Amino acid sequence: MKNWLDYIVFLSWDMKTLISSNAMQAKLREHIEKIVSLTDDEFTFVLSHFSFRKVKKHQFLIQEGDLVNYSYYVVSGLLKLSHTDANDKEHILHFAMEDWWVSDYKAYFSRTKATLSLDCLEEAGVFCLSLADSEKLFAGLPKMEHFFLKKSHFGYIASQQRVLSLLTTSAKERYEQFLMQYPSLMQRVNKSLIASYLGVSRETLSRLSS
Amino acid sequence: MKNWLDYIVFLSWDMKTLISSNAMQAKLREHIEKIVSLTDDEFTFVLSHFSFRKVKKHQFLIQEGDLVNYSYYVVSGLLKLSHTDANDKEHILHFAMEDWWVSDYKAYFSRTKATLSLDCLEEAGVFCLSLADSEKLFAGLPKMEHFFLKKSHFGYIASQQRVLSLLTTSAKERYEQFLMQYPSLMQRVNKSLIASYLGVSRETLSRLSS
DNA sequence: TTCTTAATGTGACATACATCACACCGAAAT
DNA sequence: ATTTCGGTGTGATGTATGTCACATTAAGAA
Repeated sequence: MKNWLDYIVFLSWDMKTLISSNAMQAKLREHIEKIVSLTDDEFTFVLSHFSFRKVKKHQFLIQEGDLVNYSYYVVSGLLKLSHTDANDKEHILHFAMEDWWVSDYKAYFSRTKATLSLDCLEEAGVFCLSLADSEKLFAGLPKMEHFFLKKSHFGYIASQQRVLSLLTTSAKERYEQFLMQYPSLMQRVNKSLIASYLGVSRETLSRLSS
Repeated sequence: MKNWLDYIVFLSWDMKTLISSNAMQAKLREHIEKIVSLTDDEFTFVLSHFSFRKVKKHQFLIQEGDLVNYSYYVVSGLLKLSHTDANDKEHILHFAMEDWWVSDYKAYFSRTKATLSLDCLEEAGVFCLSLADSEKLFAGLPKMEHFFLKKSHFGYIASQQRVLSLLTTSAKERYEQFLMQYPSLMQRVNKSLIASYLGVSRETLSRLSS
């Protein structure tokens, strides 16, 4: 017996987007309501400030040097936020999966050019929020500012933990931490990328895991 | 011709605290007004949620294992936020000087035990804000939530930059970056601490600077 | 299928950095 | 003045990790 969702494959692209977009909206709402509760009207208002977008593998949402127009909420799929240094080596700040907010926030808030790039590892669905729309959103519904304050706190704390981990632990320990923290990612992304995230060469990572 | 401030030395401790505390309040207000403007009444309201405190060298504001009751705004002096690992090695997350907000935010927001410690390197003046008072403050004056949202964004961005710097650069480059970013700290704090901040041994740091 | 390219493992060697040991100096304590 | 001790520099040596090279396999493209 087949799941009815399988049949969506046969529908037109627009139809697919419409249907899946409803499921996506439910996810966004659920995500927000973990922190602030919303009436239906309020959620409709919130939603009107976002646009939804599908991203294909290898597509860039942000490229270094561009202006950064959006902050992204990832509903599904997988992206990576990274920086490429002068020697063309890529360093990964973090992966972004379901339920993550991601952008080059430095460039986003200061309306300057990106120093990071954000691209897609697995076909993804994201909600996009521009800085101007976020301001309108806060003006019309102040509790959303509270929501983002909490989110920002978590982000800050997570980033600080990462600093600490880079300061205190060896490559091997970081690798083990990573396994614990993101077991699924070991399968989903290639080892070179994980090495770039951990701050070691891919050869070293290979030796660590064997 | 002497500055009138010199004479404060002869006043009683209480009197000194009172007078300096007025100057401190002005600093706090100026700091906040860089982001949101306040009427006199509003500032009085804000201030009523803070307590002011002097901290002496070697005094701890947070010790690992304790509950974290406050977030601190540093008016003057110098503190360090650090973590001591299993091998008794200290790692410095950051120094905190004039105009910085600092705490073990993970423990503060989740009301759990501190994994970081915050102690004083140079006699300091700090404003203390408890989590409960911050909530009251936001309830009474929502624009303060906006203020802290901006602050949190900056903190997050700065922390991300630090991650990037640890991922991309060598000890020598980090040392040079540090010189650029905090020239005054090279004089103010001993080299071992700077080494702990940069994530290298004090011997290596010594060799880098010669 | 066959060809081409990407991902991964592994050896040999180079190097940045840690660790241990000790010397020197200047500031505080006695 | 003498002693003690924290801060700093520096040599000798060890080690984790990077780099380069090449082989193997898996995955896409034609």
